[in-house]
Amino acid sequence: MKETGKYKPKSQAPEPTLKRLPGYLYFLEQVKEDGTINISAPTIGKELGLDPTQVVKDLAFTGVRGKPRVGYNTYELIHALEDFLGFNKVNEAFLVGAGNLGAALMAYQEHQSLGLKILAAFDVDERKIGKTIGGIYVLEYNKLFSLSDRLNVKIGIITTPNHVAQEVAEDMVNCGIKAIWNFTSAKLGLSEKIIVQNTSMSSYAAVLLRRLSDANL
Amino acid sequence: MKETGKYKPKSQAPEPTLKRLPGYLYFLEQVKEDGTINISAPTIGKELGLDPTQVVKDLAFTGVRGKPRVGYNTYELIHALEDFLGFNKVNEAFLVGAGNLGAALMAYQEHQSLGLKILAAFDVDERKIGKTIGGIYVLEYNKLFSLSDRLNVKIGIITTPNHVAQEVAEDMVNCGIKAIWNFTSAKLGLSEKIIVQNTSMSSYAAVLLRRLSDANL
DNA sequence: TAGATTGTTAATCGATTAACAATC
DNA sequence: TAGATTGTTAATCGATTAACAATC
Repeated sequence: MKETGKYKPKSQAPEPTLKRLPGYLYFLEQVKEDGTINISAPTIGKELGLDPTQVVKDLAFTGVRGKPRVGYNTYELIHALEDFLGFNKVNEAFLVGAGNLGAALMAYQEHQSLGLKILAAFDVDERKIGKTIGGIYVLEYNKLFSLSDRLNVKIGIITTPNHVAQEVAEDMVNCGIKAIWNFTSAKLGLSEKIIVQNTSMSSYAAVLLRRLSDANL
Repeated sequence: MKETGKYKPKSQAPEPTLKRLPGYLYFLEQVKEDGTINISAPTIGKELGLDPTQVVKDLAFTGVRGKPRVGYNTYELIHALEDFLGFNKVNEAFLVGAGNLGAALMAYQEHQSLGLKILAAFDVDERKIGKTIGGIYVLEYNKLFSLSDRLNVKIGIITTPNHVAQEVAEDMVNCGIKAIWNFTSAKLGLSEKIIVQNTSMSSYAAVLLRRLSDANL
């Protein structure tokens, strides 16, 4: 990570921690169903295959304090996690590229409780424009500019072909987007201020396939 | 990572390296288009925002040797990367859960050059069974067992609701699946021998949303 | 040859794990 | 009280980055 130029706040949760937090949340929601009121870090750790100390450290970022001998209050923890992750508020987003993956994300989102709300999708393909997928309209790409004038959307999702990703990203930034969820393989060159979250399926496939090769000696 | 019980082969590429390798591959394919025959680690690094030493180390895992002052042969490197990652051979897979995300992966794959070939998809939903998505048949879930008797498929993809993921994973293992690509939030409890690659959208959303909160001070 | 780049070994950095005192 | 668990500080581990000799 590079110098961002501003003061470092109290403490930002490291990326590995952030990636684990939704796992805790999902597990705790299950646990709550069973009527469990308190749960300890060792118990959580055993179930999720994590070191108990790590669980304690991770959960500390939410601000919730546990009681020795008792553990954490399930309800309080769930609430704090949702709050910390922003899953309980509406996070509005634009999506560009209504192909297979884009369409899936549009349809998928309601099932997820991420608080991500895709307001509209954009595409240049005439056949897609005007359709609605998962209740979300696919608009002509150029409409991105006029719509972002009226709506103050901070999150952009890119599910286009690789070769147009950079251009789309720049357009998004010009439209006031502050964070980009990039599903393409393209490396985006943007201002340091813009938060870019790369999610490339091929990275995961690479790990899986290679590990499989390794296992066969 | 736990003790796996067998000798450690020469050297297994660490996960961060494996995740970066597809990025190199994609970049090199672009570079090849331009007719560039040789490319140096510093050049690659500059383009991809990586330390040149890291590029050298990463590429060393493919077995390709570069020439001082010249760099690496683009064509050779592309080939070695595809080979190392298994992207150039056919990696057969079964998919369970033909919902939104599952359907997307079925339709998506042909665009990707991961060499992943989903032979068939399975679902318990009557409305999905019999359909074909992206040229792949959705079969009755129980057919998984009979089909895996005939086909020697090693890779399973789980895109079901969270609460059935564990059961499906166990069934897959019983069907001879060696590696599971798990898109659910459920933590799978399986034999150490089974390779599990978790890909949870919510982890990425968590990082993105939290970083956005952090940025707003 | 001169100098950029590879390849490798050493130093740094950050995350995970261990140790332990505080506490309910 | 006794003892399990939290919370924090220290040790370990692994990946990234730096240093540098080898080489084309």
